Amino acid sequence: MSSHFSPKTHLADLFTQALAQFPQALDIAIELERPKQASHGDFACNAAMQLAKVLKRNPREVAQSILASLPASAWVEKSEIAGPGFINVFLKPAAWQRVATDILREPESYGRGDARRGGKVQIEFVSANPTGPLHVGHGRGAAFGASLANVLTHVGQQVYREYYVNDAGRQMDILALSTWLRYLALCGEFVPFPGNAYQGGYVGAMADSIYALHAERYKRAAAEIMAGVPDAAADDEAHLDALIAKAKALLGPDYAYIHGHALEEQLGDCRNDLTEFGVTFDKWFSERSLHESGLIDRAVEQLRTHGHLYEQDGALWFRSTAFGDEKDRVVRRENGIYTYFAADIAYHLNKFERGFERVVDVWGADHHGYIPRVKGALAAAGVDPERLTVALVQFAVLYRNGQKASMSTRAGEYVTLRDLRAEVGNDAARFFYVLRKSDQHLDFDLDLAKSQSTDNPVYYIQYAHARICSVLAAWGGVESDLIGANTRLLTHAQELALLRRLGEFPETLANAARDLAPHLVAYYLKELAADLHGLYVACRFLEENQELKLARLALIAATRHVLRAGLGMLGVSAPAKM
RNA sequence: GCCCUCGUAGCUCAGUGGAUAGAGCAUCCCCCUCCUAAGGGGAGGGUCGCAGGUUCGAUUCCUGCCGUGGGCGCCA
Repeated sequence: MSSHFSPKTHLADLFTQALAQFPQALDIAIELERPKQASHGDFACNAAMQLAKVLKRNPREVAQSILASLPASAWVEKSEIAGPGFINVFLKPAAWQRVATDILREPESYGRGDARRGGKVQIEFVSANPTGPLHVGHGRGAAFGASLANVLTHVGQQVYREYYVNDAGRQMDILALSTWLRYLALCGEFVPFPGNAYQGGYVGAMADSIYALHAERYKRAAAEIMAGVPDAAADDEAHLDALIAKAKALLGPDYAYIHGHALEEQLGDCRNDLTEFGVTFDKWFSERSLHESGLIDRAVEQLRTHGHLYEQDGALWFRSTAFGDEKDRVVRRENGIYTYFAADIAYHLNKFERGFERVVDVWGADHHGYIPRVKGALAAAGVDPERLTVALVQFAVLYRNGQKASMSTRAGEYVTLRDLRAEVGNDAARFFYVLRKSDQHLDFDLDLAKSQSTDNPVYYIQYAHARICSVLAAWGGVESDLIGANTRLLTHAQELALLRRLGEFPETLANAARDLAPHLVAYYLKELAADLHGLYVACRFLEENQELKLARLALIAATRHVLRAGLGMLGVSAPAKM
């Protein structure tokens, strides 16, 4: 629970009292919004217009009744009826002026909200196959998920970050095979490398390390491997699967070593990459563990006892159409092996069994068709599907010199997250990734991200922070001495604008948390920085007048806290000097 | 074909069931004897894709159409 004064919460209380005379008001969405125009006051309430509908009365008349019973407040200058029936409230400057010292008194918890719904929430993101380096698409999911998790944490929710490791499927087998084939070449055994195997240089690097460690221990004859394998030209997927089967058969228990080595290498690389990017997880959840622990068997049994499964063509199907899906889905193949979907059902049921009240999955937008079946499975198992929210993240397209720097997934020649971080830096990458709504296609301008100019929003915001640091350093005092500053002296238009902006921070965070929209924080920070720069030009801080000086320093010190908090949530540094 | 997403200023994008729809860039004009000009002020620029519907009020919600991107595996 935050002890900070909130003008909006205060007004909401007043209106709740005034609306007690209308029982109908309970069913109506009463909004207190910040009008676009200053002449419409600090807050506008639409209650009268909403009530007029159900009461079948004139909205301005209803507004009159509400206004008459609105309790008096020391913070309200005046309230008036305007337009079709808005109640516009004008606050006294004191309501905003106190915000600055209020923040300084308890900076860490500013924006915390009342956390009344601070339940346990799990957020699963990235979850890329550990079959190669992360690319720029994964980077967006990482930046989005990490920022969102930070926002949710800041508003008081108990957030648990998780990465689902797809260590059980065919893709991992393909990686293991690819590594082995490269290794065999080092041993002088040449099996034609399939075009649909993993082509990236990192595969060869893993083969090198295995050869360095174990020499020819895993060598098998090429002729033996190729024997009976169908021609790639006829069916390249069948060809690949046959090679995987051969690898497993010929290597026996040694296959697990190759597979495990590849997994460890790639997962480790991925973890390092993300850690450097400021993205960390509480748990890396293994898909294979679901198979081994029997959780999949249990989940499937659960669906079966509820009568949602049937057998057809030798496979086991989930009747997902009963829950709004387009078609039914296979959970266990004809060959007896569970599908990826079966594991995902078990995983999602497990999430809720672990006590998370709410689960957020961050997926690439190309997986949107997958949502109905997962929600369907939850519903079939008796879990309210509303407790799962899937946030879709669209692809990012890089632009350099105004040209698309397109990433081709073919031949492993895609732009990696590491490349991007090396080129523009972590700060710019983190910020640009969340500068768009997540479900919006992102044009990532590499030149702008790199430019150290006013055009670059990252530098613009960081510069505001550095400017404040510079002024406070020149002053040389201790911040805690500013808590007692007389903020009533902050009457300049730029000062009030900045104060109001600081007052918006809790609402911005609440909205960002509600809508799973960290980009709102990025936009807020741009506006906050603009207000700071505006004030910087308009007023001197290191004033002759001691009282005014302290008041202004209190204002910018408070601003510094909010800038730091916001940038911190987005994973962007707040340098003291630039 | 079916499903999802998006369509807002020249460009890149915010925004909202409300009052005169915003920002940055680009274009034009202006501001440093002063705490960082990596800054600030001003001007021009719009049929919120099109057409219906719901509503006191729609750019926002619903339907259709057009356009963008994506998805429609016993892959993961």
